[in-house]
Amino acid sequence: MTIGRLARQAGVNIETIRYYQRRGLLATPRKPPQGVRRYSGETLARLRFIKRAQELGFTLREIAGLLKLGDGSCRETRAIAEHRLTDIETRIRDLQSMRATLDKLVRTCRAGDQPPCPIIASLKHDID
Amino acid sequence: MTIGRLARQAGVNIETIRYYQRRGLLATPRKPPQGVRRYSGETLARLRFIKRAQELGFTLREIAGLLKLGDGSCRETRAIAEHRLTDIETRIRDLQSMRATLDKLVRTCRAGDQPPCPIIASLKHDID
DNA sequence: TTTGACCCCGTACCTGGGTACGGAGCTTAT
DNA sequence: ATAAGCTCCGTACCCAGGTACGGGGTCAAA
Repeated sequence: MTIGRLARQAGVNIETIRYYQRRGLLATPRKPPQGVRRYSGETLARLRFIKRAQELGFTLREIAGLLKLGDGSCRETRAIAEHRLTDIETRIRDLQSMRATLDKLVRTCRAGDQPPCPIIASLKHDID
Repeated sequence: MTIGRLARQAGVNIETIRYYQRRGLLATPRKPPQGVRRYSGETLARLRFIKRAQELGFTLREIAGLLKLGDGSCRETRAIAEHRLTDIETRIRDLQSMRATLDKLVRTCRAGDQPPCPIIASLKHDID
């Protein structure tokens, strides 16, 4: 299939496919002297793999690693996933802490609803 | 004080201060014909305000809004904070869902520890 | 065979939050 | 008064993950 059809099938932009080729996530098939490049269903599967990995939070760099490893090395694949998991857990904790503070401030603000705003006050005076 | 001293006091890079000036978060004091710009403690307080707001997850655009509102409008300030809170909650939920999936995959992988890797298999076959 | 849709390729641009560089002018301590 | 160190200013670059543009080649259906 052509790149346009591949893009539609995968639900990505044509430019994204070219970008992945530049990033080394997808091979660029040979272009016949007369004609355009053709893509196989395998490339489509690879694109879907990339999308699902992105939904799990993997970066393109990590996804390139996963693709290169393939079915071969469970251990190395798991190491990548564990690293991603650790990072996600850190981000969750950071966000939860922000949420707790923000939630408290918003509640206090709603209770008073008049200057001086506790949100502003907190940002001005919080201990460093 | 000079920009270098201000940067050291606030714990930010000089270039960051200039960047904030370009973004409209900080005013650029007039430069005397002979000499360099001088900054007041008020600018330092503003910088610290920005840093604390960043720690709560606010974007620079939002922080510019908070600074413009000042103590004036509790309601508008709260609207910004509520928006940030909603966004943070969404991100937490997304990350928690990623964590759940990843954690299950990593555990399954650890249990088997041989190809075909369940992580790779999952990325290949997940329903769209 | 023509016309409209599609592909190719290089390059530039986008968001967000900065960082780096380099030459010229200014200040400060000795 | 001179050297070291600072400031100023414009511009370019960084990360990630793309998106956009424009001129030329190609393909497919009427």
